[in-house]
This record gives sequence, C-alpha cells and structure tokens, in this order.
Amino acid sequence: MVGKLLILRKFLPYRLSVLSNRISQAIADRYEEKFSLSLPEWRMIAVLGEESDLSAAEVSQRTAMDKVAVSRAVKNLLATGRLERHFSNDDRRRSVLSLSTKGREVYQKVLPLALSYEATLLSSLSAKEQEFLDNILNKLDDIQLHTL
Amino acid sequence: MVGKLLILRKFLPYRLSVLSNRISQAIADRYEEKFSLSLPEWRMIAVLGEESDLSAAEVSQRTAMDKVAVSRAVKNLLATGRLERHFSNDDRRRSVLSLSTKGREVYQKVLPLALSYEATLLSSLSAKEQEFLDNILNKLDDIQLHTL
DNA sequence: CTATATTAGTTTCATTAGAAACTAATTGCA
DNA sequence: TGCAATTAGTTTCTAATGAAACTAATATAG
Repeated sequence: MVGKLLILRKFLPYRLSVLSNRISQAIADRYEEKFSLSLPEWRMIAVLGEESDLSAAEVSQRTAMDKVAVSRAVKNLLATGRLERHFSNDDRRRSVLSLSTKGREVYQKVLPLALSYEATLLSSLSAKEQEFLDNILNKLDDIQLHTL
Repeated sequence: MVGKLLILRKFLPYRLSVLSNRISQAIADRYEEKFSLSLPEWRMIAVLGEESDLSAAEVSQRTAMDKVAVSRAVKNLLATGRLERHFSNDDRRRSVLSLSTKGREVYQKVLPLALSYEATLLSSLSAKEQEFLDNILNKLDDIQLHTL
C-alpha cells in the first residue's frame, strides 16, 4: 500500500494563500506609500466610491471586513478628512457614510492604480483563461466549507 | 468621458484575498481544534513529512514563511514533542529538523484531512477547470509584482 | 593567524487583527 | 407604557505578525 503524499507547493489552499498574500502585500505597500492608506481603508474608499450613504454594517458586508475593522477604518478616514459621517434620522445608531471631496479625490487617484494592477495580473492570461478563472472563483466561493 | 469603475467584488486581488482567507481560516480552525496545531506549525509538519533533515532556512523557503515564523513553529513543535532537532556537524549554526514519532503520527492523521479538504474544493470543478486553474496559478505566480 | 564581514537562527518590540465586553438606541411584548 | 431582548457601532484586551536588533558560528581579507 502506497501512502498518499501532500506536496505543499502543489496544495491548492497553500498556493492560493501564498499568491493572495503576495498580491495583497504588494498592493498594500503601494497604497500605504502613495496615499497613507491601509488596505481596509482603501476597501472602504472603494465601496463608497461605487455607492454612497452606506452604513458601517453595509460596508462590512460589501468588503468582507468585520465590524471592528470597519470601525477603525472609519475612525482613521474621518481623522484624515477623507470621509463624512452623519447618522440616520430613522435610527440614530446607524451611520451614513460617504466620501468627502478629499476622499473622492483619493478614490479618483487610486482607481487607475488598482485597475492597472489588476490589468497586469490579467495580462498574463489569455481571454479564455480569464473567463475560466472568473467561473472557477465563483464556484470555489460557493463551497460551504463548514460542512467539511 | 465615462469614468472607469471598480466593483470591489469583481476585483481580482480582492476576490483572491477573500477566498483564500476563508479557506485558510477554515483549515486553521480544524487543525487547531483537532491537533492544537497552528497553520505555520502544520506547514512545517507538511514539508518535513515530505522531506526530512531540513534546516530552518530550507523550511522557510519551502513554506514561504519568514524565518521568525519558522523559529516560533520550531519552538512550539519541540515543546510539544512533535519535532526533533539537532545541529549540523559541518556548521553548528544550521539546525537539522525532522519529525519525531509523535510528529509523524500527527502528519499521518492530518494528511487525509488536508487532502480531503482539497478534494472538496476541487470537486466543484470539472477536470478541464482543474487543469486551467493549475496553469492560471502558475502564470500568476510568475508575475513580477515589484515592477508595477 | 586575527579581525571584520556574513550567515543561521532567536529575541524583542511595535503594529495589527480579532474576540469579547461594552454603550447607546431601538424593537417587541407583557 | 416599561422592561427584556436585539442591533449598531466602539473600546478593550489578548494573540499573531513582522521588522529590527541581537547572539553565536563561520567565512574571508589583510
């Protein structure tokens, strides 16, 4: 009986982790260097650039960040004047978040950087590979890991 | 002139990050719960299960963990009796690491869990998609991010 | 040789991230 | 009403992470 092997560098979870960390780190370094923006802060700017007047919980849902991370990003972005916050009249616990003029400027500057970053990644892939990748990621996203 | 959009949930670096974090977290939870093994410790066990008598630097290279992470994993695995260490006679700075009997037992138990985990992920993909994914990851790995 | 530079690995220190506890506002129900 | 349960968001406390400083061994230049 031959034992099964696990070659770490071919193991899918490991490969995804190493690749993703390398990419995230490279991006985070750039945002930090050029805009003094952490990755959570950048994500927050990204979603609010797409859609305004979200609550912290809605930002949390759209960015996959937990509420603590969102709370800290809000705090920092408010402190640096890139975010505006007021509170809902319906429910005065709910924050209503939007980018300030300064925040929109940052968004407009970071946007091309982010898109060109992604374009560089995708440029190594054929059109067909890009299409496959999109489908593959969708399928992997759907797996219910807790049932394992 | 129409501004470009960045929809976070379709942005490749973001998708990879969320997927990878979800998978890594699920795996880490299992290893922790069943074997009191952190993910860095598990990675170390995985490479030493494949190949014995590596130095810390060699483990670092094979696991993509930095030397501090390796040093801590060594410390913990020694403390729990799952690792053996001696030092090279050629160069008494270099550690020579291998799994203890107990460490090999852990390896043999975790191995099927890891493989079935991966199998679950892959089972959502067709054979063709699996092949594409392998190639795609190889290509993405080769991109030199620092030149951006 | 021997003094300086380099290398392997560890420790320390500062930052980050997450879990749990907390505050304040709202809802539901007796 | 009014009191318990829930929800939104914040703060606090602890653990994980990485950079930089450190120790010990080896290699190299004079």
